[in-house]
Amino acid sequence: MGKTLREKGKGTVKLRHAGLRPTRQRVELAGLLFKSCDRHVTAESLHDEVTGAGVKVSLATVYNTLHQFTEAGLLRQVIVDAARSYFDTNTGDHQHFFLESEGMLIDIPGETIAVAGVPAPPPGLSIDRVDVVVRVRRT
Amino acid sequence: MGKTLREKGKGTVKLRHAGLRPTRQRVELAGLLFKSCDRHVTAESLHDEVTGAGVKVSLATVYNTLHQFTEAGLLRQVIVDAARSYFDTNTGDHQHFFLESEGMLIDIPGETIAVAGVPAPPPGLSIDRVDVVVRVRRT
DNA sequence: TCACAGTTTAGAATCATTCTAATCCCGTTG
DNA sequence: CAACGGGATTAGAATGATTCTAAACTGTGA
Ligand SMILES: [Mn+2]
Ligand SMILES: [Mn+2]
Ligand SMILES: [Zn+2]
Ligand SMILES: [Zn+2]
Repeated sequence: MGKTLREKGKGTVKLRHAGLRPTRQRVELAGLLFKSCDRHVTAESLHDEVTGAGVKVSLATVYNTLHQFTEAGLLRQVIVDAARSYFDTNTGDHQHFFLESEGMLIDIPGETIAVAGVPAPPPGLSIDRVDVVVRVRRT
Repeated sequence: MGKTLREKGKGTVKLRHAGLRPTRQRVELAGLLFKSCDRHVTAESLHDEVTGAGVKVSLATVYNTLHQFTEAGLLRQVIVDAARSYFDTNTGDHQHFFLESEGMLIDIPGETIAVAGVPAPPPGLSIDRVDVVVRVRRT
């Protein structure tokens, strides 16, 4: 049957757990982002999607939300294109194929690629993360 | 003992060989870029540098030139920061450390890092290049 | 020296992203 | 349940890197 009165949905719980007030906008965006696994969105694509679903959310809020989710560890930012930022619902260790002509990102599971021989960083610096981007083109 | 009349300098030769007319601006910029090896510049940093050297070159020309040099294979573009584009005088196979807080790129020679296990791209796509960015932070 | 295609450039335009400051609303209190 | 307070949303302006436009300039071959 339907939701009981006390049910708030997984999205709400997830947001609360992340220390974010579950507003109508955040719940809607989280619903779209985390319904299916492993999504890669831009602010604009997510705004188009939520708007297309008949929900009114400003682009500024989409930007705010993407950054807050990232800060909270729910998303991670992927830098592959000089023109726009991508946000990834897969926060685990993994890499990407990137098809620049279509702005498409495809996950490569973390265990798949092995990076060996990374030298020690210069004194005073420590490694934050190692990103691998496999740039592909239409054949 | 100075240059003879027929001497035009290496920069000019390099530009001609790349099919680019050796204008005053291009010769100046090429001089700064290729005097020492392995430089990483942004349009703004290069503009500041050429301006600081007392040479008048517009920012638009710096952008034009960086793209033309890249097109000609004299530079390669490096995408590591959502905020700005870097251009690299090292066009060979190599990877980078990137210190985001200071916008600093450091080369890692191509033979140093080995990337294994890159899966075959999805049908219809072929690999263009594999970029590795080792993101570092101040300790 | 001439002519012209390629170049340069000032300034406007673009575009993603951020900022402002006014309004709104979630969660708590009484 | 109504009031309250601070976080959240948002329209619109602002920012900043980059690109574009159109007019002036210049390298080069004849
Ligand atoms: Mn759109
Ligand atoms: Mn500057
Ligand atoms: Zn991913
Ligand atoms: Zn480099």
